[in-house]
Amino acid sequence: MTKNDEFDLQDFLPYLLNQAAEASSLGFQSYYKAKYGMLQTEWRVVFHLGRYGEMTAKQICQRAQIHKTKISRAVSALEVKRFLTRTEDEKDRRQEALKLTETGTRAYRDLRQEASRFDQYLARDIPAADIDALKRCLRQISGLDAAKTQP
Amino acid sequence: MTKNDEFDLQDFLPYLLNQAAEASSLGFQSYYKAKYGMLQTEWRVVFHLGRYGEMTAKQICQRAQIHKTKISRAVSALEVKRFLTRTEDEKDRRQEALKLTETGTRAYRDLRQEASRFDQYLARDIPAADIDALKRCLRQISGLDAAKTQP
DNA sequence: CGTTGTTAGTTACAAAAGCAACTAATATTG
DNA sequence: CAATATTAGTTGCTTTTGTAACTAACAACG
Repeated sequence: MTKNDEFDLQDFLPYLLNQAAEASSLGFQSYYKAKYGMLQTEWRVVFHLGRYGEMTAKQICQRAQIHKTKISRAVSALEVKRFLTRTEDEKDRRQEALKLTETGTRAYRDLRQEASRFDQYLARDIPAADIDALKRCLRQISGLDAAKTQP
Repeated sequence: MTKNDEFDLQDFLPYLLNQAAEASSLGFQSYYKAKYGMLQTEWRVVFHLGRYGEMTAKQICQRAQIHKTKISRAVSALEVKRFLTRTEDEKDRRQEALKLTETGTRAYRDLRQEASRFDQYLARDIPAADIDALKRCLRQISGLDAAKTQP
């Protein structure tokens, strides 16, 4: 056996990432859950539509890297709650344009602001340089669909 | 509204953390799932027992910050698969000491090594200084049980 | 055109997570 | 020492996720 007897869970990136992700998600969840009864995927869909305007479900899937069934269910739920409307595309009737309603837009604006504040709160006593490094690393690790295979 | 119109999902820590956590977990899952048929919580329990020796379920809950029902189910599953044994405590018959079997220990050693390698792989082209900052940040963010409340 | 292949989105079913209520044992307190 | 409160761990039930199979529309190719 190689000499990694000292290797600890606290050093294992997937573990640390999960812990941090869970902690921070839990923290922000309270906003969209309590205020608008949304689930995480729903809030993300709202964010995408609010931030980038009208989109199809497929486009959100690609941008957010969320599976289409999750998106599908989130969209249905958001439609029921009147946060968005769907419009069938004239040229290609398979796809539908998703758009926030007035209510949806208001929720988006509110949540975006809460998100921004929460983000600053999370970073409150971490040096700015570290936060930069952190975000850079996270973006890189996220874009690793090739990671399923061996080094 | 404050001037944060440029605030993007890609800047939002909980989002980035989730994406990175998901990507990296998926990557490592293949090892313990394919080789030992374990779920994430099961692998974590194994890791704790292998790393820190005999423990009770409660102790694992606290160390790993995993809910007791999840641990309970993972322990049952691991017992069925003969990766660990339970021994009722003589002095306090509510709690039971969990201990890896021979098989469990072998699996632990193997997975620990895979984990160490996977960890290096994840960090493969990120500067060491950034990785340090990353891990420091993650540990700090994780320890924020107070984050549920407002800034 | 019609047959085959793709694509957007949905649905059905199975696995897993979350939560609350429960059991059994120990601690506390009057 | 009896009544009450706590603690370790489990179980049952509901919500959420993952996977695969499905529908409907379009594309391509003979």
